[in-house]
Amino acid sequence: MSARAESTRTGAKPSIADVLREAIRQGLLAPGQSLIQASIAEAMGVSRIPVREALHALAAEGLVTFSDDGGARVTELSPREVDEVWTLRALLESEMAPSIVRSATPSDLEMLTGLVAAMDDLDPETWSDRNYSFHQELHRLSGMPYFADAAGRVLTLMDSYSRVAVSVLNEQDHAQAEHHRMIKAIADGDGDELSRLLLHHSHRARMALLAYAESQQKPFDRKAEAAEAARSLADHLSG
Amino acid sequence: MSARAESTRTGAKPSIADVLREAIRQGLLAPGQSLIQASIAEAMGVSRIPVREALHALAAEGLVTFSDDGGARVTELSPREVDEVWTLRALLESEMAPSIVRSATPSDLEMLTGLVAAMDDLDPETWSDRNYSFHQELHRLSGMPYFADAAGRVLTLMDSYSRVAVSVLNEQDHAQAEHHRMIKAIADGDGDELSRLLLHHSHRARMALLAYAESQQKPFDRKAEAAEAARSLADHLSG
DNA sequence: AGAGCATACAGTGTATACACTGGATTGCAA
DNA sequence: TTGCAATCCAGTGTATACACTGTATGCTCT
Repeated sequence: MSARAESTRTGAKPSIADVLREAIRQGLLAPGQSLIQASIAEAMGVSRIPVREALHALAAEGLVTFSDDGGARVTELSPREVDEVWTLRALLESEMAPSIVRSATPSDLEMLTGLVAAMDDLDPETWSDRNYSFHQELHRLSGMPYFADAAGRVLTLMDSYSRVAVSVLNEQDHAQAEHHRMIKAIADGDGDELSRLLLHHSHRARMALLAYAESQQKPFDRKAEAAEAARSLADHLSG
Repeated sequence: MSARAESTRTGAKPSIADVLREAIRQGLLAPGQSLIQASIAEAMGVSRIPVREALHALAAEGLVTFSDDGGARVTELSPREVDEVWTLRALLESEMAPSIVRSATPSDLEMLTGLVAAMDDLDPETWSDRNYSFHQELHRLSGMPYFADAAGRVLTLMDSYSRVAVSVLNEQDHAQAEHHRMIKAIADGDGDELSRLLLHHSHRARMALLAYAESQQKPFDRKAEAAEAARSLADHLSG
């Protein structure tokens, strides 16, 4: 609702919040990265005021976090948080499933089929983008704007993390197979099946990602930064 | 998450967004009411800039809607939307239930018991406030911040509507009885029971409110305004 | 050389000022 | 009166300017 309302408000041209949201979602602005108002303002050719407003909006969406000292950073999710967000998304989507099946028209089905077909053999980056769009379309089709908004929010929130599962781990093919099954469930009018699929859609990827995150303990945990700093400090002192 | 982060950011003093959010939640700022930046700024003794930021944040939370002409209004929910939001809240809360039961300490239980006991015979307004706090505490206890945030968001969103169910309809006693049962479920460590209770907690009230909204068609539908204006016009002309 | 202090700087928060827009209002003409 | 147009005004969007805060840098003193 809100994010969408915001984006459509000014008509065609994407708002500053939209640009930032997109950059964060795609991981162009990495989790933890600090967002300097003046820099963003300059980069976008506006003053700091609209940038501030965008940052506040994104903070309300959870994409941006204001540190205690006032500085804004891209929100960083711990593995535990990634897990929770992932679970939340699965829950919301599976709950929307019956409504999606009910309200999908033949032309909707065709559109979805086309979307998924066009994803079959893509590089991970592009595939991730399309995957995002596909799920957004599903949300929209449900006709439940508040569910869709909540789901879209968490979808955006975890997208940059999700890309790890796609790129590093090998989840793309598996997910794609499930997408095809989803299309079939919609075509069959089987809401329960779609619900099941959506509920379990991300389970494998989530588990794999969790394991990966804990082994890497890198882009997820800010404690890792502290640990690294401590190690570097130790090196420096003893060296 | 975000809303809370925002509020705790500056430490003790409540931010402008907090004040507005609270006013909207309590219905002091009624749905549909237009929010003039300059007026709010003057009332709060600040300039328009921080007010703008607050409005944008609230818009991202869904509490405020920017009209096409740029003006901000308190978000108005159609009966259908109220229904959806109510359903969403029930879903989220019931999903959090096992986690709540698992992580509730004896002192938590005591706190909740006290909260509910203190609600037993209150005027509708105060009861509604306490009810809000009670559910917020439940969310917090779950230890699932993103679920809690989503649930808190919808709880805030519908609170002013919920008050209708409490004041006009007679839902207070019924809800209160269920609150007691919830406490018992937590004390018994029965997550499934709490889940069931939370899922059905709002069902009765929701149905009653829906029926009421459709009969009244007043604070929910902006068409009612047009109807009223038309009536008044007719009176004026014939009078 | 190391610790402590002062100064400079980076970055944020906010107020003031100005340009723009869309709607209301008023004045004029038919 | 009615229709129209020019004007006014309320309200928003944004830029510039200034004050405040924490941090880093460098200087001095021991």
